Amino acid sequence: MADLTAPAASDHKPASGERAGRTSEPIWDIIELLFFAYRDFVTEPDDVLAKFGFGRAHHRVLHFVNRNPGMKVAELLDILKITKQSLGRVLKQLVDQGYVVQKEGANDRRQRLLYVTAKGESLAMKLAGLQTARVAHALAELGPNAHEAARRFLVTLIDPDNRDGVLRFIARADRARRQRS
Amino acid sequence: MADLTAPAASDHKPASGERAGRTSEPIWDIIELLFFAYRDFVTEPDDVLAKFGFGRAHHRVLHFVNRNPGMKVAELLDILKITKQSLGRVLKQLVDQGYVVQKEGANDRRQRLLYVTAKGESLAMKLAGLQTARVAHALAELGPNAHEAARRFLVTLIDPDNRDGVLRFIARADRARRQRS
DNA sequence: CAGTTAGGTCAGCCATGTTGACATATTTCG
DNA sequence: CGAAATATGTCAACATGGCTGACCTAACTG
Repeated sequence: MADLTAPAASDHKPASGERAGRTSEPIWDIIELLFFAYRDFVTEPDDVLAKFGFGRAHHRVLHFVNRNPGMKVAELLDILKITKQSLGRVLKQLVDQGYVVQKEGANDRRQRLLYVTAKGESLAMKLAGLQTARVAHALAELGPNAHEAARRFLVTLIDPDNRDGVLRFIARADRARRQRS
Repeated sequence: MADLTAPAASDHKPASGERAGRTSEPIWDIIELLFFAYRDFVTEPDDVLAKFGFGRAHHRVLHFVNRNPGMKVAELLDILKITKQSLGRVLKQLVDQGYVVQKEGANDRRQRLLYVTAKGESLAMKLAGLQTARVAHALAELGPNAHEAARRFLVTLIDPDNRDGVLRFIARADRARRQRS
């Protein structure tokens, strides 16, 4: 690790005076570390999911429904940024196999609000546990403000357009979960 | 942002006394922000690649070959963690269309060392520029030590087994690039 | 009542991952 | 030297999870 941090930190040409990042040297390390980190971040869940006959797409649906019980299909589509046909395929499997249920909306009966079953929650929490263990291990290795630093970094990486929506989603899910527990 | 950071920071139960992260509350925010950040991190490149008739798989190959000219096919497979059949498909297209060339190894004539052409470097740098602009913008919004903090966070997310190899790769590529420029 | 909205579905296509088997050239080693 | 290991390529078949386009029902809204 020491091998890398020293040269890369000293190596970095100051960004000042470079317009729009157009001519500047690429920030290779972060670009590549994002690839490697994300790659390793999803492999453990993938392995577990494979035993259930599920894939990464199922994981995403299950995760967000578990986090936001009663969410609308349209909200989920907006988060995942996929078509309803793609969602429909995996959602149908999750429903058929008893991981997710859909309930008619109370106000708007066109809506099919999404909820995880006990079985679904169990799997969602198992997968979240794997990823949490990895993140917790990383944050523990770093300083006490690492969580805050990581969050801020990741947030600013998100498209400014989506940013507020993402933060609202997370805040809302946190609130709801706090009330239930 | 303030809406999120305050509750999430105060909300976090201390990890002490929880064995193996098994029973602890998942670290929802980082898990989800990684998803959203990565999702947005790849969309711009994806859009550019689509105009060339390429996909994300081509991007990865082009990126790593550009970063490490003369790398062996086996090294690339190890980085991407895909099968040689999967690699072969996209690599063939990149070679056929003049973005990558393969040269016989000087020492070991079985090797087909990989190099980008001028055309390939141009596209690779264009894509790296997009991602760099995003990262640079994020780091500029945060403090001066944000780059270091982000790097350390991402590194510790990587599997400990791969970690050294990844860091060696990045350091080697940095050295090589420094010599060329 | 007409139009919009929420959601579902069928059919087909594409990109990119997989396994398994096999081929060829080259290097390495007993 | 010759056998085995290595680096790479390739064929065939399959799975996952994106996509487009077309079309449907039920329910809400003005």
